[in-house]
Amino acid sequence: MEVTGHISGEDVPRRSASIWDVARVAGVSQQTVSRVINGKGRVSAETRAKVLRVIEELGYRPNKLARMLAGGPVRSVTVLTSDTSLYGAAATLRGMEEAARTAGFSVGISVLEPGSGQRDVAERLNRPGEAVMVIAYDDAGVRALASLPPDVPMAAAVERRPGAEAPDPWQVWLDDRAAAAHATRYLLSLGHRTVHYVAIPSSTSDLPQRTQGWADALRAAGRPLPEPLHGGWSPRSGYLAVRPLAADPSVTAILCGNDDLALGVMRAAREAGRHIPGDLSVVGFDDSPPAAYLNPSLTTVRLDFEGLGRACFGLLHRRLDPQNAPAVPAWSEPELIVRESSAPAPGSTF
Amino acid sequence: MEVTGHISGEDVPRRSASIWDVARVAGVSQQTVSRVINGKGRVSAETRAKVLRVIEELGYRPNKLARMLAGGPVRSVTVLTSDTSLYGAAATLRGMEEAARTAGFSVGISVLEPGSGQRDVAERLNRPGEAVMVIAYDDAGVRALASLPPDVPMAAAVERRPGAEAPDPWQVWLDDRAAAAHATRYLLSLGHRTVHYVAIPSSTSDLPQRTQGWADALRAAGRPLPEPLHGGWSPRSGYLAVRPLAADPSVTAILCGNDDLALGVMRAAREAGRHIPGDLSVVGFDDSPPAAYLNPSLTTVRLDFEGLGRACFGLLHRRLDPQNAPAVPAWSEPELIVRESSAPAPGSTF
DNA sequence: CTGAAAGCGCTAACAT
DNA sequence: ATGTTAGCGCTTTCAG
Repeated sequence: MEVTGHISGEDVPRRSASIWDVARVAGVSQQTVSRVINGKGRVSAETRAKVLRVIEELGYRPNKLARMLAGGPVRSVTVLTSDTSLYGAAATLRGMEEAARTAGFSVGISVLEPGSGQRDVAERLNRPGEAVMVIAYDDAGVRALASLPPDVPMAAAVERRPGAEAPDPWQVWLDDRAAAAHATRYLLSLGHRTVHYVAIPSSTSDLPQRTQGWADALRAAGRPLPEPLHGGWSPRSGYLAVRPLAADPSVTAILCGNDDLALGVMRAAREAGRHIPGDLSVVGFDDSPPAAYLNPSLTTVRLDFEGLGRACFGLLHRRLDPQNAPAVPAWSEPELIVRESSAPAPGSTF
Repeated sequence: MEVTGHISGEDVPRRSASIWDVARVAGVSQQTVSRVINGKGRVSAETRAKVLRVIEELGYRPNKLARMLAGGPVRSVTVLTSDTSLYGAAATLRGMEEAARTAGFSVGISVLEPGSGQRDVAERLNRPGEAVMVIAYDDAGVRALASLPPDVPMAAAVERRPGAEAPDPWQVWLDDRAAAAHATRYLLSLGHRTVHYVAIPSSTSDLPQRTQGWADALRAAGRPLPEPLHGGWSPRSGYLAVRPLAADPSVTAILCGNDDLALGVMRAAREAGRHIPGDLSVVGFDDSPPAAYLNPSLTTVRLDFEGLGRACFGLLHRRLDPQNAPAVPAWSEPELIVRESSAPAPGSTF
C-alpha cells in the first residue's frame, strides 16, 4: 500500500476546538481563556495576546449552547411570528431585528404554524426563561402569546385588545382603530354615502380594531353600517370577498384591511366594469412598498411597523436590564397617504 | 409585620423544574426520567406513568440546550437567509420549514445582514456542527454560504453558478437561465424587435442566470442586445431604472428580474404616456401572489420556490441520515404564465 | 493576575 | 428494569 496517508490525514481535527484545547496549547488555564474571551477580569496583556493567537490558530469559536447552559449573559432573543411573508409581520420583524442586533443581541426566529398548540410553543424555547418577542397580529400569534409560560421575559407587538383597561406594559401596538376611523371619515368627506369594509382575519374573538374604527366613524356620522366583508390576507381573498358586490353601483367606497386585499378588490371592481376612482374609491391599510406603484396608485394608511418592532425590543431590553437599557424609542402614529385610488363620490359636487 | 408571606410565598419555583426535580419527586433516578422522556430503553408501565404524572405536575419541560450539549439527537436546523420580505426567499423558507417540521425537525431562522462578515456567520451557529440551510439568492446569502465552516452539515438553495461543472451535490436551484430565455423568445415571437432587461442585483460577480438566459435568446435570434438595466428588488428601483427609457418608442418589450421590478416598470411606462400592453409588453419573474391581480395582470415566470425549499431540506436530511431519510422530492420547472401585460408588438401583424 | 473546583441540565455508556 | 458514572463546553464561585 502506498503512503498517501499524510496527505489526507492532514491533522484534521475530528471535532472543533474547545476552550480546553485553547488553554492547553496556550499553556494557561481554561479559566484564563474564558476571561480573555469575555473581557472580564484582568489578564496580563502578554497572556491575552498569546491566548488570542492560539484562538486564531485553532479557529476556536465559543459554543453558545454551553455558554447559555452555564448561565452566561443572555444576549439572545427568539422572535415568535407567523407567516413572515405578510408585510406587517415582516416589517415588524425587521425593526425588532435591527434594534436587537444594535444592542448586541443575537436574534433567532421561529415561525408559528396555524395549528400550533400550547405545548408546541413551549417546545420552541431553547431553555426555560429565554427572552422572547411575539408578533401577535393574527390568531396563531395571539395563541402563542397566551400560551407562553408566565416566567419567560417577553415583549409583544399586538393588535390592541378592545377594552383592555390595564394594557400589558410589555406590549406595543399601533392605533389601528383611530386610523381606520380617520380613513373612513376621509372617504365620507369625499361625498360617499357610506363606506364598505373588507376585513382581515381577526386575532381576537371580539371585533378587530380596524373594523371597530371603521364602524365608529360610520356611526358617528349617522351613516348606514354595511355588514363587513370577510377577507383573508391575500389579493385573491380580497377579490373573492368583493366580487358579489363589485357591480353594485351603490357601493362607491371600500376600505380594506390591508393593501393586498385592496389589490384584489380593485381587480374585482374593474372586472365588473367599474372605474377606479371614478366609480369606486378604494383605500388600503399598511402602505406596503408596492402601494405607490399600483395602477391606480393606492390611497392607504401608512403604519410604522418597523418603529413598532424597535420599540418592542426596547421594552424587552428594559425588562431584562432595567438599569442600563436605553429609553424605549417612539414610533410614528398611523398616517393616511392619499393617492390615486380615492376620489369624490360619483355625482357628488365636490 | 403581618403575616402575608404564605400568600405570596405560594411555593413558586424560582427556576423551572429540572430533570432532577422530577426524579426526586417521582422517587426514581434521573436517568429513568430521561428514558421516559425519550422513549428509549425499557421502563415499567407503572414507573412511566408515575414519572409522566410528576412531569405534568411540575410543569417540567426539557432544556433543549442541555440536551444538545450532551450530544442528544440533532433534530434541529437553522436557516440562514437575508430579507424574508422578498417573495422568493420567503417562499423558499416556507417550503424548507414545512418539510423540516414534517420530518420532526425544529427550525430556527437567522437573518443575514447585508454587511455580515465571515466571523459573523459562524457566530450564529449555536454549536459547531449544527445543521444549516442557506438561502443564497443574493450577495449576503452567497457570502454566508462561502464562509460556513466546512464541517457543518448543510444544504443550500442557490442561483446556479454559471459554468459550474461539478455542482455541489448539496445545492438545489431553479433553471432561471432557461426560463429567462424562454420568456425572451416568447416576447420575440410576439413580433418585438428586441427585449430589454431590468436585472435584480447579482449574487455573483459573473452574469446572473436570468441575465444570461435573456442574452442567450437574443443572440440566438440574432437580435440587438441592449445594455441590461440595473434594478434592485423593489418596485421603486424598477421605476427608477426604467424611467430614462420609458418614453422611447423603440422599447416595446421589457423583461424584469422579478415581479416587483415589473410593477415599477409598468408605472414608469404609464407615466411616460405609454399603454401596456399596446405600446409596451412587460414580463416579470416569480409569479408572486399579487401578479395575477395587477392592472394589467402580469405575464410572468412561475418559479416553484416552495418545492425548491422542500427539496433543499430533503438533501440535508439525506446528508444527516443517509439510511432513513426519504428520497429528495422533485420540484417543478419554471413555467411562463401569460397574462395581460404582454401583447404583439405595436404595428406588428400578429 | 491566575488557577482549581463546582455545576448548568441533559444523554450515553456502563453498571446492577 | 433501574441506578451510577462520566462527560458535553462553558461560566460562575472561590482560592491562591
